Amino acid sequence: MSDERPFRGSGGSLRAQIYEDIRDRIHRGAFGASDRLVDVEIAGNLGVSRMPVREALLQLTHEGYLVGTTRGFMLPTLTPTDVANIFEVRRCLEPRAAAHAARTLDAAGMERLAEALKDAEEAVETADAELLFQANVRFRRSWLEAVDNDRLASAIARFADHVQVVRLGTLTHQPTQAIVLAGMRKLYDAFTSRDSMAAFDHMTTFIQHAEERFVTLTRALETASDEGRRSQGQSQ
Amino acid sequence: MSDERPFRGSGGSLRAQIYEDIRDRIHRGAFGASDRLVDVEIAGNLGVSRMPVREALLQLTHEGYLVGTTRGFMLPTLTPTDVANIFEVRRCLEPRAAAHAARTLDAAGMERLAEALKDAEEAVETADAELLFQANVRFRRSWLEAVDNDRLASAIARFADHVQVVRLGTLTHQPTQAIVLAGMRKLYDAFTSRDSMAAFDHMTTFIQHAEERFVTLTRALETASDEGRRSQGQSQ
DNA sequence: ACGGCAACAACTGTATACTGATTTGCGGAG
DNA sequence: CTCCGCAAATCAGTATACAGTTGTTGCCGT
Repeated sequence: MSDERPFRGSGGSLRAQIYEDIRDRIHRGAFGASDRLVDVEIAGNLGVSRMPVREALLQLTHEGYLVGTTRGFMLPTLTPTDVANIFEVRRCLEPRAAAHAARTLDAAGMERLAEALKDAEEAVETADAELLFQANVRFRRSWLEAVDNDRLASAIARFADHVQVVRLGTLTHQPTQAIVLAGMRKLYDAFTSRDSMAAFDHMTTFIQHAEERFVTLTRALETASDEGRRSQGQSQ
Repeated sequence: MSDERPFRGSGGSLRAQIYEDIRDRIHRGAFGASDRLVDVEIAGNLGVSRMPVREALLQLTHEGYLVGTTRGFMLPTLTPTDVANIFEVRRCLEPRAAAHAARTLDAAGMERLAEALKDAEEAVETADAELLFQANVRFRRSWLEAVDNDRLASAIARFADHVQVVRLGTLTHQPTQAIVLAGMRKLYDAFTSRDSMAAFDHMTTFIQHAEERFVTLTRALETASDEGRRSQGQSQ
């Protein structure tokens, strides 16, 4: 509060620190769909001027994490088409990247994968959606770090993040949890046995399943809320 | 010079106009590898303040068109690894996008493709590398516009742009020109006959050839310049 | 009560000013 | 002649100030 220093981050520039801070908060679901992110407000909270905050928000907007309006920045509302588009790109990229990772993963990376998988197993046992969500993120991050094609890796990270925002919702359903865990296990086996082709194939089905679950659950959610909205006419 | 108006662009914000302006200039090869883009200087030329220019430069940097240094922004020097990485991503994305386009291209799009192809044929006849370059860009832009997956299309455009900067150099070689033209013809046939699978396959080979030509010619260029650099030790 | 209009407020966008870091270039010592 | 170090310029980063635009609120007329 009365912190003299403007920010506690450790990175290089304020812009970079603020960018990561806001992006992480978006990941954690700290913002609702109706929240407006206003640079001057965030700047006040952080004790800095508008400029670094504004630049961070602009970057997030260009990367698709936010949408800019004439009145603040907001979370994008992903239409089913948007989600389908994102998954199409992921289907193109991630299998090949996984094949890379199967060849280049080192012992440390394998260890992190194992930990993430263990957490995922525990999460499914205790039906802890939040933990499974985190484990899933760490699992992907772990093998993605081993991909030696930086551009491929960062593109994947970006597109995965976009749908990750809504992913948490699908992981609360028990059958989905089992499917995700099974997919992670198969991927893990492919990675540890350095089987590029298996990694490619299992990643393909993993993403297919992720999309299927999303579509199914979203459709269910939509029809449910449609009834409640029936009397209000057009949705916003 | 004594223009009252700060800028002649037509887009929304100054930032967006300047962004496009600089990006186009990068495409046209207006900047050399040793040129430094300095915000205050560009701002002076355009009659605006640093801020919109700075934001445009930052965006270009985040998108990989530039690299930021402590002393101005510069063009990235693509290593062979960089180029290989970019082409790997393109190999993943463009065939599928081409398959899309084969189904969604309308008459107007077909017309633009035909024009671009005609220019390319003329360019090869007259050995006009610049014209072939332009035709190639327009050809891709035309079918890319028909891809209904915006994220896929913009990702492709971005990665294609990155290597396009060095592409011009490869198109001066006659055999490469013939290969490119042949690839465009096959793609055009696939598009006009709405054959998604053929579009997919021909795009795959088209990109493979593009990468091959690049690697070959770059290697030739490198060994040539290596001899001249022999006495200087490490390259910069 | 409801619809339109006007004044207001809340933002983004742009401009200007300042600061700190880093490179560059010059000068002196070895 | 070379190498070290210091001074000065340059430029990114950040802060503050101003302008322009749009959504919002409240009032007035119907």
